[in-house]
Amino acid sequence: MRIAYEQILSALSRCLAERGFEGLEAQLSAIEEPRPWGVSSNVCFTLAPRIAASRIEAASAGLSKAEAKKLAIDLGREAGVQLASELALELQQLCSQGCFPYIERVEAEGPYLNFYYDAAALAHMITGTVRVMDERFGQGICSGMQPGDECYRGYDCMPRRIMVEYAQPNTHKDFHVGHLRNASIGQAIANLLEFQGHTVYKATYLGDVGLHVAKAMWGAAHAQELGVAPAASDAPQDRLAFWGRCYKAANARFEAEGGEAVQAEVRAWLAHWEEGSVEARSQWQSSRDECDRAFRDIFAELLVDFTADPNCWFYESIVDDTRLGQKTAEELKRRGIAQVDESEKYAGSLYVHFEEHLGRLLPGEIRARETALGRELREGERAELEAQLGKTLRRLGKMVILRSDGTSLYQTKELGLAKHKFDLVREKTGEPLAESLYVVGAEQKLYFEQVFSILKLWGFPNAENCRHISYELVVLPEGKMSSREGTVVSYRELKDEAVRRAEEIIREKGLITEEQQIQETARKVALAAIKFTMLQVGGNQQIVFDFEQALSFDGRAAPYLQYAYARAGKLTAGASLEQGGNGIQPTAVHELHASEIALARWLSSFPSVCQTAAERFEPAGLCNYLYSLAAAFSDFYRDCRVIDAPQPERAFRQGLCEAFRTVLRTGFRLLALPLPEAM
RNA sequence: GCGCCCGUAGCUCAGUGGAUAGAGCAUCAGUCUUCUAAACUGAUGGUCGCAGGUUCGAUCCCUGCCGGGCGCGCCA
Repeated sequence: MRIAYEQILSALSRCLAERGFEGLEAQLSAIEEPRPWGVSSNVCFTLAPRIAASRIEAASAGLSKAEAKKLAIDLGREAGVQLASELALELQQLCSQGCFPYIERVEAEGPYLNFYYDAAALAHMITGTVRVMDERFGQGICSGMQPGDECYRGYDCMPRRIMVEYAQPNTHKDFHVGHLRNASIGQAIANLLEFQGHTVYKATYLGDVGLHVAKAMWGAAHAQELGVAPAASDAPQDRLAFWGRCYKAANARFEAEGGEAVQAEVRAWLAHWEEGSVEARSQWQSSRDECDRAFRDIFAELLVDFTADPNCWFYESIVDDTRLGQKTAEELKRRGIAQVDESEKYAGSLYVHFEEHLGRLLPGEIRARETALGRELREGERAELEAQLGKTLRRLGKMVILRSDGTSLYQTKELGLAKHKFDLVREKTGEPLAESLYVVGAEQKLYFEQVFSILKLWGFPNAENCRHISYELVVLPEGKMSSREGTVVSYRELKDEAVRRAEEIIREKGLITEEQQIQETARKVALAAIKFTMLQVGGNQQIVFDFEQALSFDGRAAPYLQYAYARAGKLTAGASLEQGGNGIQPTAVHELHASEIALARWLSSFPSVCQTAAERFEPAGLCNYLYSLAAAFSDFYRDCRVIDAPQPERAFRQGLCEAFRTVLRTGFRLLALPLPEAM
């Protein structure tokens, strides 16, 4: 809420100017509960030492250092308190004249200068605004702006084209809870960026070729002797699970002692595939497509979707077949960025030795720094920057970008695809892609630094706009999950159990009777619950997966929010909201309950929560906010009657409930969580 | 060895350069003839890993240390 901010700030700086403090950048921050609704300035803290300076100097003559310091602190504090009370008095006068919209009183509390809202009026205003804005409430302020327009806040929030790549599962392997975290975070980030007004291309990249596929194919061919259970049915999920079992079993043989024969067969198959053997290709194609279908079903269920035009569903095999990677590697060699390895072991491979290219990167770094500073760098600063860059490049070491046998590595393809993404958007839309984001686990941090650095060396114009959005992994109590060792928690297993438990509770409650609705609701509750578990933890926090905890439907979990939403729905059902006029002007002012004000107060911070979440690429903040919002609703529900309340309370409260539902609905949409109407 | 991330209540996690550090779970005691008890109320529980520094003010920023996770050329 930025109501009255500008008026307050300009009045405040006038008052300060009168006292000889010109050009001060005062700031206002929201006052936190349980204090009343308002904003606060801390200028008196920062100014206090300056005001007291002369007095301190006079008084501290002859005192020891420690004594003088203590005295200075005391005098400073005193001065701060006094300044705050003087300012409060002056500003209160302006406030009484109605200079600050929605501000009711100005008070000093110690050195804090507090501006308190007329809570009732503001609560009416918020409720009405949400009603009018509806699903657009909270949208980025720059959404809808045209290139060239200037954002009045000066933020870098101009709408631009952004590609986000996430949920990159490998075919022929199980989809597990680690993928669930990635897909949940990625989709939420994409939605949040869209809500800020950006054009977002949602991309995924499927690992549908490579050694793991060859292993799975070998496993399927030897399924019987390996004791791999056949697929329970032809359904995509069962087929995917089957391929996962084949992979795991084959891998065990592959890595076992005396596995040379298996290794040879697996590699032979891969070689056939690469040569384009019709048999290998058709085996691969049909199995790949089975996994593909299973993934599409899972994504649909998770409300995860990818851009169809231009098609951002990328296959590793396509990158392979078009030799995008090899072409890139050749190009890098031609430009002298990559060099040929001449060691006996790796003869013929190509690698980039970052440290050797300092001179190539330095001018760009200097330019970037100068742009940021708005001036030229001094000699010393240049040297420092150079030293810094040297250190970074040393840390990056070397990266191999082509195997000695000429086949491509993962990074070879990554380089090719990175460029392709920019080309694709330009070709399709005629507009440049401004940013390319990769939602990938933190274990790949170095890898992406290396890849992006190679892009920079390549002279790729958008290299600095590629960004790794990293998050820590989901691990098991006994350690890292590994499809190879089969130590994963399958997404399907988790989901099935979650749905089963949700259904049980719904049947117990008996509020929903229609069978189809029971199942549909159970699915929505279960999916939201498991996704919320993944989303509410910050990205830099590792998740130690606990099955029971992930399935919790109590407390700080998605069902709590859904439950609040369903309850609120009952209170507004059939209500004629028109009764409250446009809602922005209070129809009649009644004494508001603290819980009503608290709820409106939470509603008011939704826009800034969305903005922060988008800026930080961190959906967890929105999760926490929505939980607090729902908790505020629960308080309101406990304290205030709605349906049987007299007017005008009833109209206002129903409007408040409706506003709560709108914000929660939007929040769920952004987080890609399903939301049942009743439960 | 070097680099990145984490360390906050018994457990899982929020949090912010500012006012008395918060939730959930667990434990204990309560609340359904009153708009859905997947809820609500209360109690218990903290040297914010340790030690310095910057600051009027540090859990937050800086430095060092300790503990845990991850990464560091032919895997993806």
